[in-house]
Amino acid sequence: MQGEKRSKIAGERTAVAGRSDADEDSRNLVNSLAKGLRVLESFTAERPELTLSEVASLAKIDPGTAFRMLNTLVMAGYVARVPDSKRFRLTLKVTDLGFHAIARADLRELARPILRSLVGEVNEAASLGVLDGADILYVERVRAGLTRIGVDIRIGTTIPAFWSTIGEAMLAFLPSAELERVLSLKPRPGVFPHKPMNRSEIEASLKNVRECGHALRDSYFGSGLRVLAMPVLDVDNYPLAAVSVAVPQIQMSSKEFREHALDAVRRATVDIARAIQASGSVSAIA
Amino acid sequence: MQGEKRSKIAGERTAVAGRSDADEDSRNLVNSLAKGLRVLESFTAERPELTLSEVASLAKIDPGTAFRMLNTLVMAGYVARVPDSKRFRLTLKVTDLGFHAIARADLRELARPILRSLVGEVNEAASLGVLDGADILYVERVRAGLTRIGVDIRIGTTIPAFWSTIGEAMLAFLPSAELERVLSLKPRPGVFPHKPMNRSEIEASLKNVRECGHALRDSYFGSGLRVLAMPVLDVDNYPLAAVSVAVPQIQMSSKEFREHALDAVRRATVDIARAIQASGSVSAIA
DNA sequence: AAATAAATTTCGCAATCCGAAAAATCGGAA
DNA sequence: TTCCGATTTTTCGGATTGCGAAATTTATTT
Repeated sequence: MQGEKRSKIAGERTAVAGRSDADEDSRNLVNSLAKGLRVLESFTAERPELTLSEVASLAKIDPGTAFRMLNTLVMAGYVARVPDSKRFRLTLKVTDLGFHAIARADLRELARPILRSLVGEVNEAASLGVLDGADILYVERVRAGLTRIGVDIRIGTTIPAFWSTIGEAMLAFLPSAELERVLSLKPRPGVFPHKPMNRSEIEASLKNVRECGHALRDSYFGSGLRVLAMPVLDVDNYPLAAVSVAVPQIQMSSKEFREHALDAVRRATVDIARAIQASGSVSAIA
Repeated sequence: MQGEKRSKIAGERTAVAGRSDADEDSRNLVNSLAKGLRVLESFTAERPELTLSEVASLAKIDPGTAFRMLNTLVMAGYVARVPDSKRFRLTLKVTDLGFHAIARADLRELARPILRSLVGEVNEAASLGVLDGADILYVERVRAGLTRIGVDIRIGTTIPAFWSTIGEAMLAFLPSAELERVLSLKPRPGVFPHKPMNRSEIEASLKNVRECGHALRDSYFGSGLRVLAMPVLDVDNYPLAAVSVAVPQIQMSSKEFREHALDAVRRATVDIARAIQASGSVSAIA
């Protein structure tokens, strides 16, 4: 079909409107590179070693092609033949590529593009916070614009954990022993609008968050913002950090907000979890 | 030999005998995949963002080709365009490949909860490493929290075995023939703080570790950490892996550290050894 | 030993990829 | 602003090279 189009000379490209899009996309791509990447992707943690025919069927390519692809990857050092078997496996050279993706970047840099993807049309701001003693430390924050928002949180600010929506999201997923320890710590001094809640209020609130998987409420700081926060969980469901987004209370109801933001925030937390796992620890504030 | 056969059947492509080797190599390779990999490799820690023309010159390919390669990588999700600029950068998806390359997901999973039990009030971090050639590969690592700790080791990192405390713990329990073989191998390149020790120093150090049953020393990496490591031995006393824990040097002396951590670490190594035996998965990487 | 399955190689066709060069776009400098 | 230079993006023809089917070799099983 592409052959036809080509022979028709360059005039009629958009004759068939429906097709021109797909063709246009594929025009500037390299198919064999895409196939080679599919070969790499067919190796997983569960299936770290594969035979030629397994690769062929997983990557949906002809065995002959798979053979050539694997040979190329072996040449390049990304794949090795397992001795005394017909199987292949990824080498550690592949991990070098990954490190280049994240090297030198601290948690803030890794999180910033992800947070940026959360603010836009509706969301005013997105933040990333971590637990530091009894407080939440704001590690990164991205705002939609410089306009609006009176009271704002700066990077480096600390707020007692259970006055922060981010804090709620994290505390709710802490193992109970850890939670006890954190609640027994004394928050840093500062001027805050509310008096501390009593223990049973905290329990009830955290239970609710744990069940929903997120915390959602109006800001305690009189900024007129509605805030939704979700924890960044590691593979064992331990909270490493939490992400929040905010919209003006007048702009949408809690229900609308949740419907609108929840999936995007969840995706962001997964991305950040991956970034943290991949990069190991990085000092929160450089 | 294959060249002969070929020329009998298929005409004169191999007329010039000298060339047949080169032809033979390239016959089963896919050139555009190799070029695409060079594109990925042109991103490094020092140059995490590149323009099209930089990629083209670094990967030694035509700008037009580089454009198509980058488009393909963007499609596949391994590269992203940096907003508001003409630059490209690797995405975190690249790190996924790396994790698939790290051997035995099950080993990590069974070790993680055990490592987690080692970190807490005093210990900053606990790690599990295996021998990979002449290097130690960090397979899993659990930290106390995201704050604190400057320099840290990522999962997937490799360090020449005798610069790593985990390495000392493993080498000390290797059969002497194996030890010879490992010491004769060349570690992966990298920037490391110390020059290699000479042979007699290594001997003395390993002898000491063998007698104590553990390795204990200050990190060579200037992180201000004190590290204690013990091997995970199978039923034949062959070292399958090693566990380490770390505390800040200022927090306690070596003596206190040993008294505090030794039993817990020993229990952890025994647990991991048992778990490995139970799950049947034994072999490290060749 | 035979049969079956998998891996590797062959081979011809043409689709695809390449490179050069044109076109479009961006970024400064004047 | 307008112009110029550099970079990115698209075009295009041609031949390279990658593709798939089938043949051959190798291994695995019955």
